[in-house]
Amino acid sequence: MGHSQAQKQANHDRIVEAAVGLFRERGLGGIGVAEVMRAAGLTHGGFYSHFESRDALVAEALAKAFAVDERRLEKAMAKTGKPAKPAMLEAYLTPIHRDNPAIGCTAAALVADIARGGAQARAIFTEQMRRYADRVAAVLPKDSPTAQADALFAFSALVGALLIARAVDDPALSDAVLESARRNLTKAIA
Amino acid sequence: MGHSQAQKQANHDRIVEAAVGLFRERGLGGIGVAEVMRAAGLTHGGFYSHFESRDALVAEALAKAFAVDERRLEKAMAKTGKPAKPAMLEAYLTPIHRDNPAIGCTAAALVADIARGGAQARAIFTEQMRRYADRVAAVLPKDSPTAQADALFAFSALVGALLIARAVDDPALSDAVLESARRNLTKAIA
DNA sequence: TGTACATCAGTGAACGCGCGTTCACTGATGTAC
DNA sequence: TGTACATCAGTGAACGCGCGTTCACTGATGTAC
Repeated sequence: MGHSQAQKQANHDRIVEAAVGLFRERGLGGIGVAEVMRAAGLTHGGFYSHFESRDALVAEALAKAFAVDERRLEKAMAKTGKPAKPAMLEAYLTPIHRDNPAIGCTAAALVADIARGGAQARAIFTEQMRRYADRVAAVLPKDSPTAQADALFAFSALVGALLIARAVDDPALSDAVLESARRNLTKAIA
Repeated sequence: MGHSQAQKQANHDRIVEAAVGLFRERGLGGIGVAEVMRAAGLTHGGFYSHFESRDALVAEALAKAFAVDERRLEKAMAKTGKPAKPAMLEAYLTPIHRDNPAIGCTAAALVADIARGGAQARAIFTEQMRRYADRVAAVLPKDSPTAQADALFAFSALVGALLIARAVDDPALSDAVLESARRNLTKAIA
């Protein structure tokens, strides 16, 4: 097995992408180095020519995951313009989103792990919350003094509802949680 | 070291109580059998004369934790009567609550772990969500068809805000998350 | 009531296993001539 | 342009460690007489 600079970069990206999905699905502590490498089509021994430690992978995967989420939000906001928010709620509070954490909202999947995690993870998360609040506030009426706070509240409710919907094992009750958040948030925002 | 039936029961209770706090603080996977036993003043070898497995402890601790939370909610509701909710929000969305997960809301501390956990944990959580929704709905206007759903929404927002406040490492932003949830929920409920 | 015995909660050593990490080795890549 | 060599990404075995679990042992408890 040889190597090339391009190959290495491609493998590195595949490792991080695999980690993003697996971390979102099973939590920051729920997946090992070996399985991430296997998911990327490599063996575990090579891990340390890409990352200094498992923690370094966690940090890089978190940054990547939030970057992806942000790009998604950006697109959604650009597409629908000002009244985009109801549509965003629809997309967020969905059985599909609930049932596919691996490709879903990173914050919802990992807040609890981040709260218990290292300083680096919390710093990345905090930065992301700021960026999110600013981005959403920019779309709201400019003179609203509570725009950023309101954005934070809406996001809190989204995250909480999605998490509870994921933990509940009765589909009907789970759907009801999503539905009630959809209704209440649409009302509050419109 | 001898034993007595009363001693055993007392030790059992101490193990479960220690587990409740430690699980809420570090997550369902964040603490080992040995450390729980140490926190209860025992050695790890005796664990299996109290529980069939670590999973059994998790289940028992979860049930206990939710029972405690429910009793607390009950008292708060009995004390203040109908307009108790603003006061409950005040107590929930507080830096003190945010900074002391070990004695705080079980659902907020462990939703994510429960969502990824076993069938037993999810069943206990689901049952608890139902009880919570019923209990709160009973206090709302009787003819409201969305009372239970509204209770679920409020709880979703509480949990989400508390979790995000815990993950954010900037105290000012963290306080802002709590504050904005307090304001928005009080408005929505009053 | 007092004595002999069985029970079993609790102890501490030991087990197997999975994990993060290290290491000697390999062979294609990229470079020096 | 072609050849010899150094580099280093990737492999797979091995390491130490912590974890859940097991086990032989202990001694106070509770019971049988």
